[in-house]
Amino acid sequence: MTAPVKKRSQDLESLIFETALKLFTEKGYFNTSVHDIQKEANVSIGSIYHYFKNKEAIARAIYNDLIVHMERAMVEIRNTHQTTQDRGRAVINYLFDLAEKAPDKMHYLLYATHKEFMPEEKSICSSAPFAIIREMIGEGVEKGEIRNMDPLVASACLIGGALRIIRLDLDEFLEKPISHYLEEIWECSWASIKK
Amino acid sequence: MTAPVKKRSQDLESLIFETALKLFTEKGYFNTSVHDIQKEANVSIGSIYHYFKNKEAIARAIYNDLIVHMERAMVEIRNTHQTTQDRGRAVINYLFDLAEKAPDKMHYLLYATHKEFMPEEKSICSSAPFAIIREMIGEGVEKGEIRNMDPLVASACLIGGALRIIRLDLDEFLEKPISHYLEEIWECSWASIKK
DNA sequence: GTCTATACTCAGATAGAC
DNA sequence: GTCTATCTGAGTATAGAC
Repeated sequence: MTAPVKKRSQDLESLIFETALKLFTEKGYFNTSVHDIQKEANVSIGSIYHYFKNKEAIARAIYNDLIVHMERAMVEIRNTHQTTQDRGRAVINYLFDLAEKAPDKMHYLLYATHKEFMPEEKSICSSAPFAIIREMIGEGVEKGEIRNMDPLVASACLIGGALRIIRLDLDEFLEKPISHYLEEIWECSWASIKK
Repeated sequence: MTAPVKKRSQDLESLIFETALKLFTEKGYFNTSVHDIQKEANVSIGSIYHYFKNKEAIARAIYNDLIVHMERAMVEIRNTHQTTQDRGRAVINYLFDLAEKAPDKMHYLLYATHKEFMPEEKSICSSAPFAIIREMIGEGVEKGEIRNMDPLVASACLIGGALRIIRLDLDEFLEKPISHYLEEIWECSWASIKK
């Protein structure tokens, strides 16, 4: 729970963290044993259990780290952009950037069926970063920048297309790098909700 | 592999199939043991292994059944509707209907990380029903009914918002029944790609 | 075809030396 | 803090009676 949002350097905890993220993404949480992490990271089982209570705690640390980073990014977007159009564009940019620079994390965000291995965790839809997106959209409706509609629907439409393309990218279904699709996706996303 | 697309009545095979679908959806594939299926369905473990080679084969049967049904529906849509607008609307209708009438199947479609338990299966994005959607969109571009754009992007935008709302529904995040959001979603989806 | 009993493997977790 | 060795339970799958 004291997640390593801090530094991510040479220490064992970070090594375990990164290795687990890699393996969870490649093979899935349930197909990755603690022994797999141990072998891949060249550490002992004892070390893993020294830093993390159990396997689920590793998954939780990764999840929390991701959510915290996303939340910060969303707050930053809200602070540095004024119009809903600029903010929406920045959100799509962020998602594409994450998909390109840290596909592991994006995979974990999109694919991980978190409830299956973190039973008591709330649905990711209700997490802070997604709530902030809905808030920004809600403001946009009030200010008349986007059509008068349920912010829930509007945010689903704003990010739905992008997340779908990102999924195709993670599935290696796209011929070109993900950034190639950014402009077209953004045009569609914005067209779907603009006034 | 001779999946029970046929009847789904009293026979044990169908009972096992339906029970597995229910449990895989509720708890996830990896959290569901064959013993769980056995207990829930009130059949013996021997019967399960009589009808299915192993646990993965059950998952595969469910997957194939779903894909076959979806493919039929998409073919039907292509045959009975002419314009891309009508077809697109019918696709969204179908997805919402499935989410409402058979949430288990929709959950399996959206959430199941199939590669994790069916390693050699191709990504669902390349499956027949989704290919048909892309074909219909491609026709729409040619006929000038939707903007000139990559059909891949256009289909992502067409269904992206809907799938996102459906996900919120499955996560029990929506206040109203899913059908309440159909019109708004459709307006957004079509607005995102129409000429 | 349906059942029970059981074999076998392996993952998660712990104990305790250094 | 890091390690090795080991325990324990669960889960998949099989054997073989009926």
